[in-house]
Formats: sequence, structure tokens, C-alpha cells
Amino acid sequence: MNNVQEESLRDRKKNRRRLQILEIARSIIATKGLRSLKVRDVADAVGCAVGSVYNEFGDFDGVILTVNRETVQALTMRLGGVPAGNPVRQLYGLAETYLEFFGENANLLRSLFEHRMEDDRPYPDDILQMVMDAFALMHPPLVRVLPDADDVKIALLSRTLFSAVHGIISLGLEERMVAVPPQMLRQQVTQFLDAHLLGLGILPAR
Amino acid sequence: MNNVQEESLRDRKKNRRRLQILEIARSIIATKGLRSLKVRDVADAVGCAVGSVYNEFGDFDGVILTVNRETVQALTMRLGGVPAGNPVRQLYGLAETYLEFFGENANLLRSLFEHRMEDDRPYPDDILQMVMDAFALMHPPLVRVLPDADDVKIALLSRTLFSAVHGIISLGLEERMVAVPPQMLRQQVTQFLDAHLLGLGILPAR
DNA sequence: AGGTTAAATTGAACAATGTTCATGTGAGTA
DNA sequence: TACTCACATGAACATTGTTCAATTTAACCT
Repeated sequence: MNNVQEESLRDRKKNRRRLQILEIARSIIATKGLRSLKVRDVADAVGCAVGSVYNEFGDFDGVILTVNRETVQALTMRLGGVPAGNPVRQLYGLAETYLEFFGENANLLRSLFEHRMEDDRPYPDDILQMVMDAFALMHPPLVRVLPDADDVKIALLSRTLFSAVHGIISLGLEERMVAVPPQMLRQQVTQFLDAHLLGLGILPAR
Repeated sequence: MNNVQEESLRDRKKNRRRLQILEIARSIIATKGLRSLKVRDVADAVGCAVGSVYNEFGDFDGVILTVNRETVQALTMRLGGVPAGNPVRQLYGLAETYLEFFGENANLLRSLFEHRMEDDRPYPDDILQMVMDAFALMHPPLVRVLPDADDVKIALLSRTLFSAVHGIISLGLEERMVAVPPQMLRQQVTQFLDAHLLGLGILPAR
């Protein structure tokens, strides 16, 4: 037996199809929302049988969860690109980048935050962990800016702040509701951070 | 024709059944989540045919939307009970009451915020309006506490603050994620308001 | 190369669930 | 009592998730 397995033809096809399925599913969710995602639509678009989707992902939730997993990964990547030079700027940058990303991928993020499992099956831990990790990205800049604070408190603060920003953005972009104009939403987020960081003693009073 | 219509037997039965359907649907959503709500389960529990549910509500979304409507009403009622004496206390009270209500009715609020309509049918305006109105309940105390501020700004601030609190609470109670202990969540909300109101110049620095 | 085998693919059948509608029923009415 | 009409009924239908026996196919062996 050779440890250095080269990718067989079978593996290559399987892999290609897997990617196709995910791409189609993602584009349907992104454009028409999670509720419009149908197995048959995906299978038809990919040009395979419905059974193949099940072979690859177990059940339909498997497709959704994989798309969601990749959404958090993309989000984390994007948030990771925020410069760490000035910690205060970084905090603003994280919030504004989250706003940008949410604006560009609203339906994908809704799928991530709103999808519920059938019955009482648990949501995959790794996805939850990735979300928590993304929300913890405010931790490092907060530590730099509040050097005397207890680390556990900062961790909590990070999650609180990011959750707050998430609430403002997700409701602000809620197209069901009266959509807030994008530029105003950005200002809303900025002013929110202004006040909050000021209250935390991070920004000087003006 | 008599203008003073007394309720006929027919009307009484119809009304009773309508209430039954809503009660059952609400209890299923509350205990097992929106995704577990099935027409047949509701019809069986009420003891009527599935068709009757459709006669009364048009489609299944109609049942969900009516439950959601009543959820906002109950929320508004509850928030309306927060004493208006001290405006700062009122702001804390609104946040804490929202937390309480969310904790007691998590699945109902998720149904309210997460339910999407089929295709591109619009979400009923009156429900959206009621949600906005509920989120505007921070407006009066904010006006009292920021007497010099522009009313439009206060309106925006009210929505921002409430959305932020909503984000903290809805993610904090997200049982999919590592659930935050209730007492800690309450503290999280309080400390959030402490910092934010301080930053707004509402609370004196300590 | 050809034959063998294991695994993936297929799509028809099934299951679960939302929706419709022809039929029956009973409350209101003359 | 007879008539009528609005509502209730539930079987049939439509849509969509899921399964699985039969088929195809890549990989392996001689």
C-alpha cells in the first residue's frame, strides 16, 4: 500500500461535484434565500441525480451546514484582513467590515444565524465555535486598549460588543423591515462605537 | 338588517376554534420550535380537519404570522409595564424586561425574527410596524435624558440601542451556541448599558 | 486487455407535509 | 319543516425531503 495516494479519477470527479453542489446551493441561498433552496433544483443545476447530493452530504441539512461553515470561514478571513496597527481603528474596522460583509452576503449570513436543525439534532459544534471565534476577534484590540482589565472580562466584552454590532446590522439590513439606507447604517454603527468606546474610557471625551 | 349583531352560534364556534388553533400553534412553536410546527399536528390537537385551518388563516404562514403578531403585542404590553418614573431606570428596565421576556419566550421571538415568507411575498407591514414601535419605546426616556438632542437623532439612537440589546440577548440566549448563564447575561446587558449611557453623557463617570 | 470487484450514481418509489376542492353538514331562516 | 348557504371535512393532489435496489464505472488483479 502506498501512503502517498495520488488523487484518483474517482476522487477528482467526486470532489468536483461536491464543489459544484456547494456553489449552486450557495448561489441559490445568496440570491433567493434559504427557504428557496430545493434538493431538486440543486441536482438539476449540477446535472446529477438527487441521490448524489445525499451520497455527498448525508442529508439536505448537510448541504446547508457546509455552506454556512464556509460562510463563517469567509467572514473570518475578511475580518482577519482588518489592520491591527491602531487598536481603536481596528475595532472600528472590524465593525465596518462586518457591515460590508453582511451587506454583500445578507442571505448567507441569515442562513448561518437563522437555520434550525430538524427535531432536536444539535447544531455542529465546529460552526458554533467558528462563530464564537469570529466574535472574539475584538479581543486582541480590546486587550491593547484596556491593558489593566481582567482577561475574562475582556473576552465577555468582546462578545458583547460584537453581538451588539451584529444586532444593529442584522436588524438594520433586515429588508423585511423598512430598510435603513446603507450610508446611514454605517453612520449608526460608527456612532454606536463612538459612544460605547467613550463610555469604556477608551476614547477621549470630545 | 340589525346593526347590533349578536354573536351567532356559528360565530362563537368559529371564534373558539380560531383561538384553539392559535393556542396550539403557539405552544408547539414555544416548546419545540417553529420548524416542528405542522398543519396536521395542529389540526389533530384542535380536533378539526386540516381544511379548517386553511379556511381560517388562508395558508400556514397565516397561522405563524398571527402567532408572531400576538408575540409582538405581548412584548409591547410587557415593555409598556416598565415604570417611566426615572428615565435612566426606565432604559435599564426596558432592556432587562426584554431579556426576561426573551428568556421566557425564546422560540416565539425566534419565530418572529427568523420566519421568512415563501418566495417573495412581503412580510405583513403591521407586524414590522409593531416591532419598530416596540424598539422605539426607548425614545421617550432618551428624550428626557437628552433634552437638547434632535428628535430624529433620538429616534435613530433608540432603534440602535434596542437593536444592540437585541443582538446581545438573542445571541446570548442562542442555545445552539454555548448558552450564556442567565445571570451573567443580565450582567452583560447591564454593563453594556452602563458603558453606553456613560459614553452618551447620560451617566456620571464613576 | 479482459474480468472482477467495490464503490459511486441513478432515478423511481416512498415519506412527510403543505394545499385544494368536491362533498356533506348544520345553523340560520322563511 | 323545508330550504339555503356558509362552513367543515378529509380525500386527493402538489411539493419536496429521503431511501434504496438496480445500474454504471473506476480501480484493481491476473
